[in-house]
Amino acid sequence: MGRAPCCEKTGLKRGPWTQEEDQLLVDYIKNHGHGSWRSLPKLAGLLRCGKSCRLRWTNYLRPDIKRGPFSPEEEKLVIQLHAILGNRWAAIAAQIPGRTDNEIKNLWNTHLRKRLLSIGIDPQTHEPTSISSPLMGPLKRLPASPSTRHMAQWESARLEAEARLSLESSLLLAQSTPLTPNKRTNTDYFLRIWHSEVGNSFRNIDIKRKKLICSSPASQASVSGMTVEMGPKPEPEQSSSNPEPESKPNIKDIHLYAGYTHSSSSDEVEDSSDTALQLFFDFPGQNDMSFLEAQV
DNA sequence: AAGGGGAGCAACCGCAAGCGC
DNA sequence: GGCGCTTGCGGTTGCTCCCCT
Repeated sequence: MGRAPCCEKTGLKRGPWTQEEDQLLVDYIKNHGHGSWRSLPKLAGLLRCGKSCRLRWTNYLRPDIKRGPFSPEEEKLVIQLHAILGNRWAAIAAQIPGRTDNEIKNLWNTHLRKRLLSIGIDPQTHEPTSISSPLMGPLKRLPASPSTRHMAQWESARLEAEARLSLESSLLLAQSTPLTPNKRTNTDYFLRIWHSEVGNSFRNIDIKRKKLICSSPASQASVSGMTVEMGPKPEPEQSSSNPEPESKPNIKDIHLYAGYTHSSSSDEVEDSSDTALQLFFDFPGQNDMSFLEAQV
């Protein structure tokens, strides 16, 4: 048995919406709100599936939608967010006011993906296509712009941490071995940063993943099996006298965790977790995709 | 001028999570 | 806990327009 259709298919109109249908939908939602999408078409006098109505409203008729071409800044933002969030269009759209997930998905598939490919960047990994790269590896070698490196490193570190947590939590469950706080690993350290307001800026929409990490026993306990050289830092152990669950992360620590140090001090970003977003969006002022081309 | 092909975009489809019963 | 309904999401399709030959 297949799935039951979301609505009665027979007698329902499909295809492009007419102005009259749009007007009916807008008028109804303005007066009553959308309520249950399933019952909306009947109440609004539309011969459409509720799903179709919802899609039409969210992607086209909603008053807060900004229509028209994407600005270069928006395109950059989409690329940056895609590097962090992947193909999670709704999450990306949530960071770009007035743009819908469908719009961003179309932009990506029709413009940005091709543009990245044309300059030799894998649109999925956001790394140069010519270089095969385990986590972090190529980032140390490439003369990328600092901000691009931040993004890639941040995401790579997060993915690595999650992968490790997945493995380690299962090991922990198997061994039930207590761990001492001073055996904190960089995975653990990264996760604390990730759980701080810095990471929060990027994952506030990522509820599911957040739950996975935060609820994992391994995210609370330290894990062993990985020795790290974190440079002069990390000494961020929670002292019992400190009521704050997590101290503010030092941006430099993120760099250190990510496994590289800047050759030029001018690259270094000043400590400010408030400007975490800026960290990711501090692209140089060049037009178009030159900031990416610099990676290749 | 006509038609073939590609690009862009709106809409559809199917899956999965959330939620209430 | 199981089940069914609703909603949200991402992938895909198909239509329309435009450009090139």
